[in-house]
Amino acid sequence: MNMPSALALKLRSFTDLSEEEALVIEALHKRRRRFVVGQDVVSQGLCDQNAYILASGWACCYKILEDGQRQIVDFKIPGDFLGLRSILFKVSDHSVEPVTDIEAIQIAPNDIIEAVSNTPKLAVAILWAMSRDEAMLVEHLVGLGRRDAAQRVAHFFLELGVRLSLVGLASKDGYFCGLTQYLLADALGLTAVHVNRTLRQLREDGLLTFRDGLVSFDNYQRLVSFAQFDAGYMDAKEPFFD
Amino acid sequence: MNMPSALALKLRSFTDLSEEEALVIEALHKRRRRFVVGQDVVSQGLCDQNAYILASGWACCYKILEDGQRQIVDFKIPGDFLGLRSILFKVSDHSVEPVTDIEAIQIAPNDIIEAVSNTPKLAVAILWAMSRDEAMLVEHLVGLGRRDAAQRVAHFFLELGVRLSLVGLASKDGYFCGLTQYLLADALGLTAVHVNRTLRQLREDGLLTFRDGLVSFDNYQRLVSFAQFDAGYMDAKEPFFD
DNA sequence: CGCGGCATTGAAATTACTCAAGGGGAGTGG
DNA sequence: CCACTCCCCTTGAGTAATTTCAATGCCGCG
Repeated sequence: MNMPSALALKLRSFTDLSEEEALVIEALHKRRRRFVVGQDVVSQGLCDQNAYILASGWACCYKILEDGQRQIVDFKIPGDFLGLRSILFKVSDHSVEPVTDIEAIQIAPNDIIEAVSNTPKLAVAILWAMSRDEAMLVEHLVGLGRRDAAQRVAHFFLELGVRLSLVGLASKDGYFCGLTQYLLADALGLTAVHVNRTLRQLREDGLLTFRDGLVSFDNYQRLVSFAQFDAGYMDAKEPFFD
Repeated sequence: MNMPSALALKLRSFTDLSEEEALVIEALHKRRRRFVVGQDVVSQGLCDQNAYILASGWACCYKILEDGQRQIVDFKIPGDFLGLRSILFKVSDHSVEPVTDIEAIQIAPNDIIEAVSNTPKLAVAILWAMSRDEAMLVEHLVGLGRRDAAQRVAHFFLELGVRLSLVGLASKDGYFCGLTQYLLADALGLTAVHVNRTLRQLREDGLLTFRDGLVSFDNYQRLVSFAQFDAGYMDAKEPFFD
């Protein structure tokens, strides 16, 4: 089939890909595996030299503390890499777990090194994708350190909207999002109870509604300004909406 | 001179470097620049295609929010890269600023790509260094999300100790650290006042003393357990102390 | 029908912040 | 050498944000 993969879609927001480069990407898409909810894709503390490209469904990447607390580091959507950071480590520093049932493309370290060394432009594009992942990580860190609960929640949904729109899964009005308030809490460094109260506040303020798995932006401009959302760190070629 | 650079020292904690590979690293050390406190090395929002290797002194990498708040993302010590993430971005997503007067080695994107493509083992070592930077970022994020002030401060000083020990700047008893409580606050997502109270608490509990720019571990084991510090994510070949 | 997971709400407790004041040391200019 | 300022550290008291504990409702599923 000719449909471009989510990864190709995402990379196109950075650079144009030639026919040939697009083919190299699709050639990576060989070993397709399925994981169901509850089945770890990558496990913290285990030696696991495989990375993946998420093809469909959502996953989350997290760390568990000794006392059992969990911090979700990032949610992964189609086109994102899973476990890429740990391929050089003796032991993986984090876990990846499906949030919905997922399909993921397993990539052996050699595959990616080969693809990269034969296709310089693709190498740069993949480095860019890794840099962008890190930039989002940094922005997440900034949010945890310096934004209050409401700004954090607002910022989270705005960023997710941009990411989804790059792979065709969101529009300017909103998008589907199957995350529970417990998952949001673990990602945003809050309790589920407080996430709930915060969502109510945002809804009552006419900024954002998240209900029945559907995110709708009630006033996009005001939300952006409230959350101090500056999408510069996502480094897209063009504005996402408007 | 024959003294290995801090970068070489750090990479050796991951892999052995041959004479030749070490030479390639030292060959990078050409354009040495000095920056004084207050003089930005990299500026958020500006186009700046240069990255650096920090040769001496300390720096910090931070983001400023629209409302003026600052979050320090990481402190940089000798051997660390500065601004590496933004070289592919149209616009830098963060700033880097010296904490003390520093010396930094400017590296043009091409230098590093060339070094990497001629020396595969070095390429892997540098990728490892980038992965480790990201792992530390993630651990920092986890701390902001899930650790309270005291654990955060304790964890911070433990990690810094490990990093410094890899470049020969710390021992198991402690190390020199010229950071102010205001800088700590901006890094740890706290206020300076609260950092102060927290330091007092740690001191009174016999865990850690930070005074006159000197960090001393009063009871390393208990501190590690208190902070839930598991150095696995730093992926060193051997234990750091003991 | 009963159970489990998720969402919602209230009240009390805790953590961290804000505001305010004072102290010490290093540098500077008179 | 002293006075002054600036920056940083320290402490107290009141306030705000978030968590904890507890209880209830809803819904899908076996």
